[in-house]
Amino acid sequence: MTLRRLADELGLSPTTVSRALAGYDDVAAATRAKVVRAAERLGYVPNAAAAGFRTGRSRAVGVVLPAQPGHFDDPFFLQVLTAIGRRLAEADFDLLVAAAQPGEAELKVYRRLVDARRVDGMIVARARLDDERIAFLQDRDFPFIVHGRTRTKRPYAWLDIDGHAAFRDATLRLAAAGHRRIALINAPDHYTFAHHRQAGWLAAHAELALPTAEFRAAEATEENGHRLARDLLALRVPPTALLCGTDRLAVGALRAIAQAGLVAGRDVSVIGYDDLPVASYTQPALTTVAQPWTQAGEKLVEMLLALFAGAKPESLCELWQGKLVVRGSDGPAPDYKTNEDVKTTHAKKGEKRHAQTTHR
Amino acid sequence: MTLRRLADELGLSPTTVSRALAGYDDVAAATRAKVVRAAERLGYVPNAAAAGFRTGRSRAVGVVLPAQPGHFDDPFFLQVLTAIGRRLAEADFDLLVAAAQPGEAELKVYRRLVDARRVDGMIVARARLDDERIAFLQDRDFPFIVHGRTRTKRPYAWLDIDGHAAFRDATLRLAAAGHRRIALINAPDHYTFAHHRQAGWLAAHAELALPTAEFRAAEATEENGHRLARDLLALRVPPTALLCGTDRLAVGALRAIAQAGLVAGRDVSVIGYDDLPVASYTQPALTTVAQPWTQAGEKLVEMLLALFAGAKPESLCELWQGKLVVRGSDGPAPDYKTNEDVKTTHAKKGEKRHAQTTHR
DNA sequence: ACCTATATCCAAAACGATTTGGACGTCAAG
DNA sequence: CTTGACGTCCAAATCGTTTTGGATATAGGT
Repeated sequence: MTLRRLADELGLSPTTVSRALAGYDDVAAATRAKVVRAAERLGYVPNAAAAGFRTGRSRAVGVVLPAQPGHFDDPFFLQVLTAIGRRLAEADFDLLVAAAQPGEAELKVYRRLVDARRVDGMIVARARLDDERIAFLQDRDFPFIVHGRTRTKRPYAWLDIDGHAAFRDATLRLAAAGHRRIALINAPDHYTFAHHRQAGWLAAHAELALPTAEFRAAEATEENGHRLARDLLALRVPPTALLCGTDRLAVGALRAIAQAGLVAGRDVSVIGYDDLPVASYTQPALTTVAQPWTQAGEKLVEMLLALFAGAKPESLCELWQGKLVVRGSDGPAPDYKTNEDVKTTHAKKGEKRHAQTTHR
Repeated sequence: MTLRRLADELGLSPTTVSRALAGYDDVAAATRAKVVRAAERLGYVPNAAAAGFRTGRSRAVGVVLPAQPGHFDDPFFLQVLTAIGRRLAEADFDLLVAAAQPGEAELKVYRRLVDARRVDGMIVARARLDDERIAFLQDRDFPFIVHGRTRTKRPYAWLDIDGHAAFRDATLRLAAAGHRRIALINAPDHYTFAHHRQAGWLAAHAELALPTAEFRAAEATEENGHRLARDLLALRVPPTALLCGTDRLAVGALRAIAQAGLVAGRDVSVIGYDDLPVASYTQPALTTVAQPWTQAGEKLVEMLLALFAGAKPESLCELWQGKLVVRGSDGPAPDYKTNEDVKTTHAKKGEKRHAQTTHR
């Protein structure tokens, strides 16, 4: 069913039918009603390609997911995506999701989407500290919103959650509970979010003049969280608290703690970030930083729509605060104890603990 | 940069440039090389709307995510989506993701996508037993692949994992370990996958002539798994094994077990389904059914491409087998014990257990 | 009755790619 | 030399919508 056929059916011109459906006021109310009814009855839906061709706008917005495993398979990202899709649908936009390996291929996908005008705007997820994607979009003067932040002098629109404040607060909280060795297990710091969380942790250390603490980074998977926590707990003087850059890392850390025969929340405190659904159901339940994912997704769309409407990118920058959700995985610092002490007491129980240098 | 401008630049006709880039063999090799080089240099990318308009094909494939929270926020689904996107990109297709509440709105989205020719084909996720979306696509004779199965006489293309076999096997395994009361905590059975898993559990019961067992269903969230497991453990004669329709339910169940002062894998066995990343890092690690998500995503795309190439839907049906990954959450059945026994023994320990009728 | 303003409708052009149906040379075979 | 085949290129039509710039009719004011 095309516009022409619908027009013939009604004995009207395509022009009038088009304008009736688009809601112009140079169409009599009675005519419009007839047109709308007929369109409904005959199931007329304007051909998207033709409309987009004529108007030069695709009514679609793009998001590129890094195709690497272990990156974006965070449940929260699907939630953000769903929120974006839903809010976009309300505004009569579709969501185009492309998958690409970070690097060369990723940029090529951006080029294709933008230069082919497949989308009217982009949402850039998981910004990096130095982000060629953002530079590309700025060069093209293409509308885009960044979820997160990046390092650039040129203005751009972004929405981010204040990971610096969240991890500074979390660190201060742990310190107030008596912890002196608060290790950080983080995602690689070329991700801006990881960089900020680390900076917050460092800032708290500086404020309290705490001694330098241990720091490890790897892609945010449970496996890496497990491995890095195991390494940290095997140190001669292990940390009493593990601040984890994401909940997935924290979940791995919790398991490492249990396997070391320790109790999270008592022997070792753990704080995560994301408040994944699983965080309420770990043993003990995870203290973590909650972010309003759904609202963030919706806000990203609203900012992009504002950009479409002519808003300046530099006027669209928002920093939201996360919220610490206290559950059972953190608590007061235990008595000062090194692994050498532990080894001595538990020696005959055959503890399998990574042997460290035994000098002194 | 348009085709015309590129043609003028080269002193060729748009026809020749178009055919050179499309790889037709009525263009001299030398000419083609020149054209390709110039296109590269000037950054020419064909306008997607114009090309789609002319050819009548959009080179996009649609997936509709139910926008309800607690449904699709399974990490595995993002992995499937990523795999679909990546494989689609290899074939020069884009992925259009729409979000809609199941029901009326969902069907409207399908109608818009299909009738506006916004996509060339659809992938239907999480099939339901009676699925109006599938009926709609069949009516329209529109190319689509179903991830899962549905109940219909008309042929359609699908890829599914054999949940019946997986849960039959899991139940037999538990029974072989001495379990006699194997409860099922499942997703609602209007989801075909849940229906099949339940059927497998029932089949094993029938084969072994086990007494009828407890069965509970709710949306597959940790919270529901937790609640339902708590209820089941509070029965006068509680089950010794919990078969969980998804890992998210299982994660909730594990917590309920721990909170009841029991040990999963010893007092109560738990088996899940999905092999989420978290399954290796619960305490104890979860015995569960692994599915090849990434391969499934890729296969879905390949089937859809086959459909585009003219294959008959009835020739594109595949049932894959899941694989039981044995970890620590299941084990031999404990000695027969009712909650009344427990109550008697632990009475003075002040166990908070939901009191049941105390007749007999 | 005439003019103007307003309400309603429409013909035709335009968007940028692909494809159809040749045109024009060149070369080999007859 | 003629003919047919082939290799290479192109003019023009086409897809379905939106928009521009009127056309026509009606009503109201003088």
